[in-house]
Amino acid sequence: MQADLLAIGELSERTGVAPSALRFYEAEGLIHATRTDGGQRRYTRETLRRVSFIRIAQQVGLSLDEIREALHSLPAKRTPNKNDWERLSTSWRPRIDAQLAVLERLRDRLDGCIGCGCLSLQVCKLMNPGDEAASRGPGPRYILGDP
Amino acid sequence: MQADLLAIGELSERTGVAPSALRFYEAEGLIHATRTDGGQRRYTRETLRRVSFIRIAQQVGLSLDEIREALHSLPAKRTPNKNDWERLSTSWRPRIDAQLAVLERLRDRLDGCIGCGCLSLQVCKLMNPGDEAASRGPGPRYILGDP
DNA sequence: CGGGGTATTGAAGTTCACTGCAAGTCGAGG
DNA sequence: CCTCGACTTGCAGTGAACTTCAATACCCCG
Repeated sequence: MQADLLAIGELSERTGVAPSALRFYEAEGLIHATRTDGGQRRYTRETLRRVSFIRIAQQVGLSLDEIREALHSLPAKRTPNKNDWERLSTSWRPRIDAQLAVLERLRDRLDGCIGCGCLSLQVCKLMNPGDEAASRGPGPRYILGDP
Repeated sequence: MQADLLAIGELSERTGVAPSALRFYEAEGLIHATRTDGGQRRYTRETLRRVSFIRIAQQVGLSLDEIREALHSLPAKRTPNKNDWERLSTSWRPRIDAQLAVLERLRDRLDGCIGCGCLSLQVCKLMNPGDEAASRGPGPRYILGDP
């Protein structure tokens, strides 16, 4: 195994993604491979970046559908460059910020709630929305993201 | 529909959880219902709190298995009080903090990465661990939580 | 007491992101 | 050339958390 093409096992080891997952990604149109005469997959080095991108995007909370769409927006006929990747990852920023905001609110509300004991009190606005906040709609909405 | 017992539709509306999910929770041992003579479920008001607890715990990232275990640790023969619920929700705190830490690291690393353009460079430690950080193991591990 | 909105059941289906398997083929080092 | 580990395929299965379905039964209001 030399030069610039990777077999599936090699790509798997270097990305930490199982071969079965790589085949699955290909079937889903997320990555692409050329074939040897014998029919084995060979990946370009660029695929390392694509696969890492996929894993990180998953961390950010994107579904494979969304990731496929994002990858689809990359230029098809040249190797994606710095700006191409930057555009995609920049678009994650609001998403990460939003996730952080939700978690912080959850943490803060929970702290307050623990302090006041309202997790157990019937009047608690956090836990008992049906009694106190039913007009805003159902669910424990104070904690689940309502301002 | 009066007094202190809720039909499944009412519990559903007040918690924002579908009746099918409530039946599922019961089958999974997360909540409990008494029955009318005709066989319909009737829930006590306390169930509102249990269901809200379940939804919030899910937000925190617990599986239903873990939630069942937590609920199981509540006193069986009296209505859970402030301390009971407080104990459970306090145990979430480290979990939330850990999630926040992961997200913050992801955001900061991504910012740095966008600045230096490494999302597209072969030498990038974030995206190209196989070339630069293979000794630490596979995967885009700098971003995925390794210190 | 009648009507219709609400509830019952169990089993099967759904989505997501893979994983596992069997039976056979490839390809690089010796 | 031989060998043996790596690779191929399609399809079925996994697990989490529900949802859907169909046929039937209930129960509150007027």
